[in-house]
Amino acid sequence: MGRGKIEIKKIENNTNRQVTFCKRRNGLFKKAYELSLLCDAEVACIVFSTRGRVYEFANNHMKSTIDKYKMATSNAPNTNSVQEINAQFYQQESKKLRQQIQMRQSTNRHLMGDGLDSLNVKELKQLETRLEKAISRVRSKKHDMILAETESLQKREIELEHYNVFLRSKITENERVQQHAVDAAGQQYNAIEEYLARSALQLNIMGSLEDTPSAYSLPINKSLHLG
Amino acid sequence: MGRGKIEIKKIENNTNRQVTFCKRRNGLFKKAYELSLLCDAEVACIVFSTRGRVYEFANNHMKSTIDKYKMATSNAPNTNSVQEINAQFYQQESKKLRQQIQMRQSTNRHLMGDGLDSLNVKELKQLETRLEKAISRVRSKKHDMILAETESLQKREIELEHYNVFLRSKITENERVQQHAVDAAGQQYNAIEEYLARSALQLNIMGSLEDTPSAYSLPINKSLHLG
DNA sequence: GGGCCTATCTATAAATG
DNA sequence: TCATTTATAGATAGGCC
Repeated sequence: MGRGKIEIKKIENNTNRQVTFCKRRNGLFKKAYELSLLCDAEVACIVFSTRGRVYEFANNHMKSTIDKYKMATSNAPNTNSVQEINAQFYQQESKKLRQQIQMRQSTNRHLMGDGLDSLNVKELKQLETRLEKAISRVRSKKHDMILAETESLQKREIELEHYNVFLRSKITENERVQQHAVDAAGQQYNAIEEYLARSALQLNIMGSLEDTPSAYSLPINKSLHLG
Repeated sequence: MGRGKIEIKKIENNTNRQVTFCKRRNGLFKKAYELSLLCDAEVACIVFSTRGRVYEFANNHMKSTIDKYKMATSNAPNTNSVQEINAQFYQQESKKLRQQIQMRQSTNRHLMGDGLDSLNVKELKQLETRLEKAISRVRSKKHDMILAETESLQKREIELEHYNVFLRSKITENERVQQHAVDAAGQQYNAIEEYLARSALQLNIMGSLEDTPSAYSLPINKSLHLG
């Protein structure tokens, strides 16, 4: 049917193929519709184009027809979909997990000293023993940590004391050096004063004295970081 | 196409409908095949006859085409099957529950005095406080229960002592009654002996003495039940 | 504009009553 | 089977993103 006879093989011309696809698809769906109506049949067609677009016909709902098809073709128990199996699995999992939580919650409450009414004296004694054990561990751990912290603080204290001693010795030395410089300056001043009454030399000497302490600051900082 | 034009409506004649169904079904599948080949398309058709028999065409595998169709049409969220939604729901639920368990487990371990390395001194102090609180509650509860038990035992002790006193008084009375009886019997014996040397009268008197204590057993049992 | 899809027209092949 | 209806090849134009 058509202007000429065609061979049933893939149409290479893109445009032609596209047009034929559109026409024949409509033709197919029309035939499907007629079949369903004339013969009181349930018909469903699914068509994917080359580019993956989907077209469909179903005189009934596609989903129900597919389900019916699956029912009809699978007497085997694989009718259950992967999703259904998943749902069942996770549903059971949730149930178990909830039970676990219930148990843990109960234990937890007992360990927190709540909900004790359901326990008898023997169970209360066991719980007490457990809590004593726990508290002793916690205390031991706390003790260790505080001890470690104390030790660390003591170490730091000793370091700081050493540093203190060092600083004091530096100050003493500085004062000594400063005294020397002042003395020397005084002597120089007296000597030079007679020759250069308007000179600013004394200022330069004061500047060099101020720089001197910074030579010690580096080792001092290092010692602090170790502490 | 045929000897005459037909209206597209259900063919009422059973045989005609059957024949047309067969012909048009084959025609549909042929068209589907040609479409798939000519246009390089993926085509699937499902046909159910009135009597529920299934016929199908698929140039590819029917299952994969259906899956692909479901994938393609499930951009809309309502396409997800109930099972799929369930699966997702329970999957998330399980995940959450597992996290909860993880947390509770951690808390639990801490309350049991395990896994303390991750805690700092402050947290350890809090934990200690919690445990102290818990243990004091447990001890209080235990104390209450032991106290209640002790009270109950003391009550029972008192009851038993009372019962004891009662029993002793009964025994004393019994002995007295018995003595009287024996005395009476002795006196009677002596008196009657002289008149009826072969009489069995003394045996009847002994029997009435044996029945006497049972009159007291009822109130005794009642007192026990109250205790 | 350009790619992609569909509609229309007509002669003819194909389906089918 | 086969006369006749129907589908559709081929060409082209229109609509949409």
